[in-house]
Amino acid sequence: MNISNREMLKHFNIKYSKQRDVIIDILKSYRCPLTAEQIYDDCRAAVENMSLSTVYRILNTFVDKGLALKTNLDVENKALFELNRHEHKHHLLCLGCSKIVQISSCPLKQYEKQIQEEMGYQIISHKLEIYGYCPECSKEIDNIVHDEEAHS
Amino acid sequence: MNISNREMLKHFNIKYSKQRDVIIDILKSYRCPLTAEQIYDDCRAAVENMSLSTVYRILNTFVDKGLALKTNLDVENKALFELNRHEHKHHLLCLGCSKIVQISSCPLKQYEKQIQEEMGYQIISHKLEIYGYCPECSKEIDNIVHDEEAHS
DNA sequence: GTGGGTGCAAAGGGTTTGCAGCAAG
DNA sequence: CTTGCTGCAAACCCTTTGCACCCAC
Repeated sequence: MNISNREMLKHFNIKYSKQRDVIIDILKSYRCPLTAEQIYDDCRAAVENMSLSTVYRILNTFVDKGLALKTNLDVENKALFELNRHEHKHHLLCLGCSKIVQISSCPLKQYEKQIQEEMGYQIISHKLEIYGYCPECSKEIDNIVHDEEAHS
Repeated sequence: MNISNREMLKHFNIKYSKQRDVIIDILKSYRCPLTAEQIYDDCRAAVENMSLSTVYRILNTFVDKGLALKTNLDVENKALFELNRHEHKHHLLCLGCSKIVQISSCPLKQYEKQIQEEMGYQIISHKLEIYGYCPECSKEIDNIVHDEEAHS
């Protein structure tokens, strides 16, 4: 990502502002989707008096213009935002520590074709979330189980 | 589904009430997930003075006890509720008419195993939504396209 | 200078909660 | 009789909106 924020905004036909600049910086610096609140918190370190509604307005503009993506995951009832890196991907969510990880492999191309034929639908897209325990949390669970066995 | 609502409540360890009875009736009678509001509307036909908060409270109880399922789909920012019929399934959503259809086939067992091995995660569940146009809406879109061709 | 972006506060939509009264066992 | 469910209204959280002001071009 060597393009300047100004160029990026111009490319997506969005006017420049300091606030937009800062939000692009924040989105660039994270590898995972963020809530508006998290972005807002980071903003306030950079811009005095930045308002949460501005964050929402900017994020919505970015999503409309295709610069950012908005995701609603089942576990949180807040929207998550991230830079649109034009990758098809899915999310792997840890039920223990709530960590969200990207998965880039996708097993669904063939399945979409099948649904298309079976159901007569014209398939446009899909969304897949996978829930489980990350290696660290899996380990902790193992430890608890072993403790319980030792005490019984 | 030949079990009475009373038996069903007892089985899930939930006390009987007229309101709970009515909501089970409603959930039984629909084949697709419903919003609290839709359930509420149906309730009011059956119970005088039924309150929306009661609907939410009952639905949350049902979900906690395993009698019902709650789904948050990307398109609506409302929760959807349905009877827990103990089927593994996914949803196919029409981008034209917002119709939601169940799919019972699932292509992900093998994929989950793969993720488990590659990422070291212990996979518990997944959620898949497929977006597209139903046969009727696809047809309408075709018509519009043909109209445009005819006029050009 | 002008159009559009911003801060602030207030409103919006879905959902939850506190409390007094009521119903089920 | 007692427990806990209900109705109502108010609160809650996330998100959007109205308006006056200000900034980028």
